[in-house]
Amino acid sequence: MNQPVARTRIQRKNIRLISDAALSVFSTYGFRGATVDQIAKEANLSKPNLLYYFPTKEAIHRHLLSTLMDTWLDPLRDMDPDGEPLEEILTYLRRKLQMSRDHPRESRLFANEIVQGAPHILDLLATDLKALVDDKAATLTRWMDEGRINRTDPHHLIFSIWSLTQHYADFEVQVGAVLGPEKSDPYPEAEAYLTTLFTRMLTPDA
Amino acid sequence: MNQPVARTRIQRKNIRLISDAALSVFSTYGFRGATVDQIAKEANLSKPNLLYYFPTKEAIHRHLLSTLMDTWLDPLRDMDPDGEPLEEILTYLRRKLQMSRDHPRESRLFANEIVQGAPHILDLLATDLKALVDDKAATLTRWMDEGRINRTDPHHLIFSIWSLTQHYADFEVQVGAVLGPEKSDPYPEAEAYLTTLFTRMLTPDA
DNA sequence: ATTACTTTTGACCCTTTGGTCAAAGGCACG
DNA sequence: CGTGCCTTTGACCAAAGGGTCAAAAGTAAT
Repeated sequence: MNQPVARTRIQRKNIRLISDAALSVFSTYGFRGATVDQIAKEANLSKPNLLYYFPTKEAIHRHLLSTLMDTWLDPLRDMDPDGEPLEEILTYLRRKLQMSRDHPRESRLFANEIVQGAPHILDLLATDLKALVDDKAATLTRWMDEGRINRTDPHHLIFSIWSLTQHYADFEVQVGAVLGPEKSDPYPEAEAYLTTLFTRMLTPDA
Repeated sequence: MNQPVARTRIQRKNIRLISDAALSVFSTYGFRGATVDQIAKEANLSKPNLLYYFPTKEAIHRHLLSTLMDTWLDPLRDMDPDGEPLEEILTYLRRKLQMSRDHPRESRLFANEIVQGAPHILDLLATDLKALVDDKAATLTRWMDEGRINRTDPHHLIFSIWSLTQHYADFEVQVGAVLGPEKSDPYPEAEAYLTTLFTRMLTPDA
């Protein structure tokens, strides 16, 4: 049961429950700040019962991170080298923003992990993530060479998409506090703003 | 000693030591993930000795947050309503980026606090911070009305400056991992990239 | 050198935490 | 319905955590 390959119906159900509870707790308190009791309570299981499915607190955390990593990077992977450059970039931007809106806990899970030095996934960042980013940066560079988008640093372009979109999930309470209680959903304006931003920056000077 | 008003030389020295150690520890592990023992060790003090200066773990955290909050907002406060718009914005951007470079732990302290729901400063965000941002947003709006910068959402413009600059401190390890070990200091490129970005977005169409 | 005060410490306490274990309680299938 | 496996639990443990306290060790000013 070290790597929970769900066999039975009950296992599937409980692993789903635990994952969801753990996502809430880890994303709110970080790895060290989260407690197994808290996750168990959130999942409506006793602690020993939870530990029957995952041997340690670390195993739950690892399970979450590795499960989510792929999903998280799908939008970037899907950026098509043969597509229309600005459209591809804006699609990536919008999908990423959508993920912040629909999966803020996942975003905060990663944010916690990385702010705290990424102790559990540093190797993945330096290998898989770097490879993917370098690949996409090459595509961006080619688009710039072809004059189809304005020239800028491709890596920092990608960083900027990450930071701008994830901000709305990771700093949700701050955005909410600053905009005030009357503005409950900032995403429509955010999408308009970011679309304008990248369009103005990237559209080649006529 | 509840609010450490340093009287003696020794107090000043130790409160400085403790603050610095606590900044390191809290910014790396968040409030709940940090331990008093760890802070004490980092400060080269015994735990009881540390607790002689601050009565509780929370008091240390509170002390840090309130001390740093002002410093953190100074660059925005300094944005001059009577200055040249683009120049004022770019200056703000650069000062904010400089703070990420020079004070990454402070940035991560806030990042941890806010990602985790800002339990200790939510009221400040909704009052002081909101007031400041609303004020500066009004200035930005006026500049747009006067046609001196392109029209966009002023609040989201400010959010974008925050997210883009803080990203380099808060996600430092990710930036480092993606850029690889040969690119040790990303800040020069970051500044160039962000300057281009905001210049292209905000310079009024001729 | 004495006195009055500040600073430091070792020992200690109670609670929380991650994790174990043996036994009890379900569930499914022949 | 009985057998064998899966699931759940209460009791328990050792370590770590936040915090206390009384006594020892400075410090400074007379």
